[in-house]
Amino acid sequence: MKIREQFTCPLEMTHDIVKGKWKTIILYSLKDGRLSLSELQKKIEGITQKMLLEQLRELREYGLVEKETTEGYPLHVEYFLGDKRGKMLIEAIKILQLVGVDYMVEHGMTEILDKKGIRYK
Amino acid sequence: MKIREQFTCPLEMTHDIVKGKWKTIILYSLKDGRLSLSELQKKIEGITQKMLLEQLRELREYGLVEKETTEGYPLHVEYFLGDKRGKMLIEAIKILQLVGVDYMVEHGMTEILDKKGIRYK
DNA sequence: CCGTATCCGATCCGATACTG
DNA sequence: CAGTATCGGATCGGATACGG
Repeated sequence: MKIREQFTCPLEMTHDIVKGKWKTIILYSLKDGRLSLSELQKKIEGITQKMLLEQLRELREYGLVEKETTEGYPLHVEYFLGDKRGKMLIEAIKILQLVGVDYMVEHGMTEILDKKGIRYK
Repeated sequence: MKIREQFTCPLEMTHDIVKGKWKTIILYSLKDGRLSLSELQKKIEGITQKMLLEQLRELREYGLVEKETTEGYPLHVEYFLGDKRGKMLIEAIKILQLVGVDYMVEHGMTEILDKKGIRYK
C-alpha cells in the first residue's frame, strides 16, 4: 500500500487505516503490550503470515505501530503500539469492540463470546 | 451486501460496518441531526448518489441508521442515527476524526482543514 | 523464527443510464 | 426529489512457495 498524500477530509484519512480486514484486530491485540510476530499470529485467529506482515508494515508507515529488533540469535522482534495516534486509536477500537459485542449479544451470537471469554453484561 | 451471520470476533463484525469507504463519513454527517438524501450528498464531498443509497441501505440493515418518509408531495425522506449502536459508533468515529486531524496537522495538510473550518488548536 | 513475491478469485466503487 | 441496475477497472486478501 502506498500512503496517500491527499485527503478530502480527516475521516477519509483514518479510513485508510481501518479499512483493512485485520488492522483494527491487530491494534487491539497490541493494546496490552508488546508481542512478537508469532505471538500475534497465535492470538489472531485465521490471519496468514503474509497478511499480518503486510498490515503491520502499513501500520508502521502510519506510525501506529512500532517495531524493535533485539540483536542476537535467534532474532527476536517485538511489535507495539505507537505512542500518540496508536493510543488514540485504541480508544476508538475499544468502542468498536463494544459495538460488535452488543450486536452479537442481540443476535444470539454469544457462543463465540463465551468461547473467547469476552464479557457481556 | 449480505449481512454476515458468523464472526470469529466482535471486531470482525464491526469491521463489516466501517470497512466501506463512505460509512464512517455518512454516520459522522448524521451526528447532529436528520438529513435528507440530497442534503447528505451536498455535505459529503465526492460521493455519488448510488454509493450514498447503497451505504445507507447497509447501515439501515445493521440498525445504525434509520429512515422516515413523510407522505405528501414532493416526497421527503429523512435519515438519522439509530438509537443505540448508532450513537455508540459516533463516539468511536469522533475519535477517528481526531486521529485523522492529528495526522493531517502533523503532515502539513492543514489547508483542507482550514477550508472545511475544522478546528485544530 | 522473520520476511518477501506471485498468482488469482472476490469485492469494492465510480460512471452512467434509467424509473417513479 | 428518491431510488435501482449494469458494467468494468482497481483493489483486497487468501494460498503458496521461497529466502534470510
